[in-house]
Amino acid sequence: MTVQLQLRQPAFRMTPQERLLRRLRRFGSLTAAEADLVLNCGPTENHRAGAELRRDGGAPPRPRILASGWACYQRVLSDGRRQIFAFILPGDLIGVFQQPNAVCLADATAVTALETLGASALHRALASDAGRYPGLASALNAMAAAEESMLLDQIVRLGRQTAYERLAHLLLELHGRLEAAGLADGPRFPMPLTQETLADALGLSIVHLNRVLQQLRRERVVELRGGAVTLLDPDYLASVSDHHPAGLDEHDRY
Amino acid sequence: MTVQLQLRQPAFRMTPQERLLRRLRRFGSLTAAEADLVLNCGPTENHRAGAELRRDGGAPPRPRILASGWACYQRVLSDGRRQIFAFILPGDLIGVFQQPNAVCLADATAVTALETLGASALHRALASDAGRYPGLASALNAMAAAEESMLLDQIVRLGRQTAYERLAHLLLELHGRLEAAGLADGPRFPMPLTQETLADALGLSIVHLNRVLQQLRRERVVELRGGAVTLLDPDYLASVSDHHPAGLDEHDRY
DNA sequence: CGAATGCTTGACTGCGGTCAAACGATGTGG
DNA sequence: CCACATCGTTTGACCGCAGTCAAGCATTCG
Repeated sequence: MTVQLQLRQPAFRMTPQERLLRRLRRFGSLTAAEADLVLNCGPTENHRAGAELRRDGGAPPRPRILASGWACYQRVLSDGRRQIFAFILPGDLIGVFQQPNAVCLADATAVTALETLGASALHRALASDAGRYPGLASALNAMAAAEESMLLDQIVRLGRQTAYERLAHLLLELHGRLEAAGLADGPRFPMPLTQETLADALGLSIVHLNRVLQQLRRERVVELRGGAVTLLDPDYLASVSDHHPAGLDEHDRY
Repeated sequence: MTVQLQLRQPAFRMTPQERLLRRLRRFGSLTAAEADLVLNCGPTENHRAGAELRRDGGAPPRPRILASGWACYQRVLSDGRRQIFAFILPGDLIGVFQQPNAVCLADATAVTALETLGASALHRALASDAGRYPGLASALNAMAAAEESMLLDQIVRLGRQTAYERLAHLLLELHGRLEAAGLADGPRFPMPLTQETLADALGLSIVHLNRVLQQLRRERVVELRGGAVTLLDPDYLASVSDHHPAGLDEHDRY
């Protein structure tokens, strides 16, 4: 159990920069100079829940790292229907992969209160200085590819999966991402999203989302209480939702 | 009418390279050297309908331009359900924005018989030689952003729109893209997709897709006959489907 | 001319949306 | 400290959009 503490506790004590570094290193090794670039990101900025970090159609904000809290990308139809594309979790990057003169393709909105760090150095490492920091550029590109893959997962969920499958699949995705960031406690992870937010991500009504969640609870497959989810039967969830281990650690396969 | 001929006919006689050049110039001006890079793309490769251009999880193929015919990106679930993410139209690029050492995130499949051209020069212009060809690199990046925006449109369609809205929205998207490539004849454009393929793109069953299509026909809003679509009331289609002019020509707005 | 492929329609079912109400937790002002 | 408002969750009743099953029709092609 001492071993477990040693393995686990450091993850909870990491600074946001260390968290990002941990994630990047899963995609390839970094030199000391590259790691320094990551560790020196800043300064911190605070946003309250509901704050708009960037607006669909607007100019891109300064590149940032999400240090704590959750956010999401979304668009809102003219009649008020909302679709969430993806959740942004601690250690995720905002606007780092974007051209500075481009236009934002979606809103980015704080789901909870959150902190961000400036990440202009990473943006430069990817754009102008890609030659100087090849390991970092490649790790960042792999991270972008993983994000893209999750967008495709989202399309499959919405287009071809039932409500039950969608929820199972999303919970597995969130668990996998939080685990990679050192924010999961075994099968348990924080869940700050309201059912309305989950419904808007999964293309469901609040009422139906709630019913599907009740079913997962009745079947003792998922527990959701006190702002935390526990995956009681991850294998079952993966098989019903056709979940694949995610592009988070593709390099492991080679 | 002579004027009309002069305006329109050239588009139908363009080589694939000229078609791509036309599209890229909508995103920013190119130097003569950059245009040459585009015009010298090749050689041609032929594929029959149904051919797999690349496989989900496999190594990325050589960068290519689609010269003629239609293709699509898709994933297939283990039980056979298929979800199409996007259609690839003439002038679109395949694998140009991808890291060479990455893994494909989806299958690319030929929907019709098609021709492709080698586009390694474009890939280099974006990766290693971005400094030498800034105009081209920026136009290519804008094209990638437009593709990304269409992926987000797809998510909104699947998550928050009815079958009727989805079909209307997709038809407008296809029309806009083909028009930008010089492949539309006013409100009319070729439609080589079967209803099954459309259904797999829109997350619907074949039967329901057919019913929604019948409705659009009865209402005299869309005509679909002989492998061609005519948008009889584009404004109505745009308003019911909440369609926005697309990221195809964002630079016009500034 | 038969077989395959794609389109169309009918009948029925069911997943998921809508409307409505009640409940619990949290917060706030009198 | 309680009255009350707000927000999120839960449940019931009902409905309708879209899926399934099945059959028939139209084209194309070998």
